[in-house]
Amino acid sequence: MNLKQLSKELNLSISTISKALRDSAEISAATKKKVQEKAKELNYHANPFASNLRNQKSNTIAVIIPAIANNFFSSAINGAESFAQEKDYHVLIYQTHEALEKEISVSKHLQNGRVDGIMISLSSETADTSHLAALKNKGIPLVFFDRVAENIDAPKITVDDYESSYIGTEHLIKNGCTKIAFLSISNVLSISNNRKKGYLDALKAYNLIQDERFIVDCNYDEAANKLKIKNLLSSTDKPDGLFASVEELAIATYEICNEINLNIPLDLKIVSFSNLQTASLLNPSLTTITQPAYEIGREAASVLFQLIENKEVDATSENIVLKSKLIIRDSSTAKTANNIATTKKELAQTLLG
Amino acid sequence: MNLKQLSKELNLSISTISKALRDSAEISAATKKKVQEKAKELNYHANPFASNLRNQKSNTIAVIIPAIANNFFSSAINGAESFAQEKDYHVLIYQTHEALEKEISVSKHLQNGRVDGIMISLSSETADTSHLAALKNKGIPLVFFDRVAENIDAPKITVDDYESSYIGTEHLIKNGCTKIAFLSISNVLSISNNRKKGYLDALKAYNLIQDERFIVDCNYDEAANKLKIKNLLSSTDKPDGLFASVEELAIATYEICNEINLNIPLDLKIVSFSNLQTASLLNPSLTTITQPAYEIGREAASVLFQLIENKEVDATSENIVLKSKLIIRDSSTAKTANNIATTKKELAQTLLG
DNA sequence: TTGTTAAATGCAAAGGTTTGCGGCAAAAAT
DNA sequence: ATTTTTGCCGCAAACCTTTGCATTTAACAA
Repeated sequence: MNLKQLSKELNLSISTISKALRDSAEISAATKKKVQEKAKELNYHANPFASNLRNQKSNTIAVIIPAIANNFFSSAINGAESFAQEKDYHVLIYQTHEALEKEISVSKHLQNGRVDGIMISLSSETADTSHLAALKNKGIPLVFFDRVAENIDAPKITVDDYESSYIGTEHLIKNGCTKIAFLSISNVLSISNNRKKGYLDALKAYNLIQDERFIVDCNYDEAANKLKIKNLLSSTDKPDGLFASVEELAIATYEICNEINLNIPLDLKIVSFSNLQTASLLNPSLTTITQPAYEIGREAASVLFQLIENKEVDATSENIVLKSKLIIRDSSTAKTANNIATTKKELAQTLLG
Repeated sequence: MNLKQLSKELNLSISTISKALRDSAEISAATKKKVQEKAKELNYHANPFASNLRNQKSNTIAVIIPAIANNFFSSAINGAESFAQEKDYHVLIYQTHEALEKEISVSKHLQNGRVDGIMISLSSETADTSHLAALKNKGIPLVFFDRVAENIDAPKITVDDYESSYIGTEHLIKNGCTKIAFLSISNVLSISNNRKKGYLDALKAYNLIQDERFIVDCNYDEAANKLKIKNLLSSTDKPDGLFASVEELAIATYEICNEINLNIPLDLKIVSFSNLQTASLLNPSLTTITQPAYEIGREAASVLFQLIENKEVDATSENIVLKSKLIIRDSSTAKTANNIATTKKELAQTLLG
């Protein structure tokens, strides 16, 4: 069913039909009604590719992320998709699986106008961003979120990584940690470096020595990460606090502590960036720095639409920094041994009835 | 940069260029090389809409799911997207947020050929599936996964819901439960009913009476669900076992047990369908029926591509039933009070040093 | 009635790609 | 030397929609 067939049905020209359907002022109310009714009756829907071709517009955005099976990113997509659906836009998803190569390949695929705009969160390998600069140079609206390319002039939606890392580290220090490890995801990502800087500055502010051994550069290889963490936690001079810059690393740490019988928080206190819904149900409950993932996605989409519609964005939207929240739970709390023992005894008593 | 401009650059006709780029046998090796090099040099990429229009093919599939911020669905998308990327396909994502209305609206949006095929997992409200039958009648390849429409003749990728529910319930019974509650997500979804049937049949097999009060119909309204669960668990004749048909309901139950001081597994044993990465780290660790979510997504995509490419699918792919796994953890294990108390005491002792 | 204006509709080009077929020249066959 | 074949390339239509502009029709004024 296309315009030509409709035009035959109605004995009107194709252009009249098209204009009627698009509610043009050139068409009389009567024929508009007639046309629209017939279109509905025959279940006519404009061919999107013909429209896109003619209008040079796709009503589609792309979201490029490292991985979708991740609470932060899936929530961000949720936000973006919800916003897009309200605007009658379509959302294409691409995963890079933390590989620069994939990111480049996807970028190339999107150079041809398939989408009206792109939201991206960088892979942890992405140091060189020329493939993204190329997109921007082609005039394709581009918005970064969470993991941003600092050297590209495009709107960036982030959270207060430095501040919250500082506060998270400070929290560990105030709870008695003196040897705090930092698990990093990437040494090229600005976000990772900001988090590291917050951590380092907190150490400095409290006159704690920073041990290079305590900074562990992790990556996408889960097994390798676990090995590194295990080595650290098994060493003689091991840390008494740990700051995980992403949730996956905190989970790995929990598993390792179970394995090698370290008690959290007694032997090791943990704070982690995380969007786990179950953080409070973990054993022990996990102290998290939680990012407003849904809002980040929504905001990024919103700014992207501004860019698409106006071809520019007001200064206040250029760099939006949302606040993340430190949610203090048991994994970082300075209970004394006595406290805990008492609690446990009480519990045991309760259980014995 | 388009074919016309390229043709000017090379002094060749548009059609020659096009054929050269598509490696047609009509074109000599020499000109092919010349054209392809120039195309790369000038960074030419075919306009996808023009190609789609001409070819009546979009190289795009749609994935329609209830919610993306959910471990099962995000893993399934991961599988589908990974497969699609290998095949050079694009993936559009649509969320229904468990609302039939949204599902219908999305279906309508996809009637016009925007995608070559659709993978869908039904919203929990979807009893009437005529909007999906309409898609199928339009000849759009359609594959169901997980939450399927039984009355539509299309490939379905599912897991052994009935069997695993039976086994999960049996496991609770064998661990001493006699009053087992069932938390359902929907009373229209076949998947939910299969799970319920497995539960009921297990009860019957072990001669347990089934109390209607113990079957709780939940939906997308988290607060309402929690209230229902809380009421059940606070009642005088409350259950001693609970089978959650989705992860969210198990989490809600954990939270409620914390609130009203019920001990899991002592007061209440829990088994849940779930794809939580952190199930083993919960307090207590959660016994789960875990579905191969990634594989389901990948398999669904794979069958969808068969359908797209061949317009039909071999009989063995029509209904693929994957196996889920019961992973027994502490939330359902029949520790005696003494056991637990001893353990706790020992722990207390350890902690006291 | 004729001329003027406004309202309604249709014509045709453009957007970029793909492909069947016709054309043309060079090579091969007669 | 003529015909046939083969190899390369270009023409033009088709995919379907949108829109500026021309055309037609109706209405109204003169």
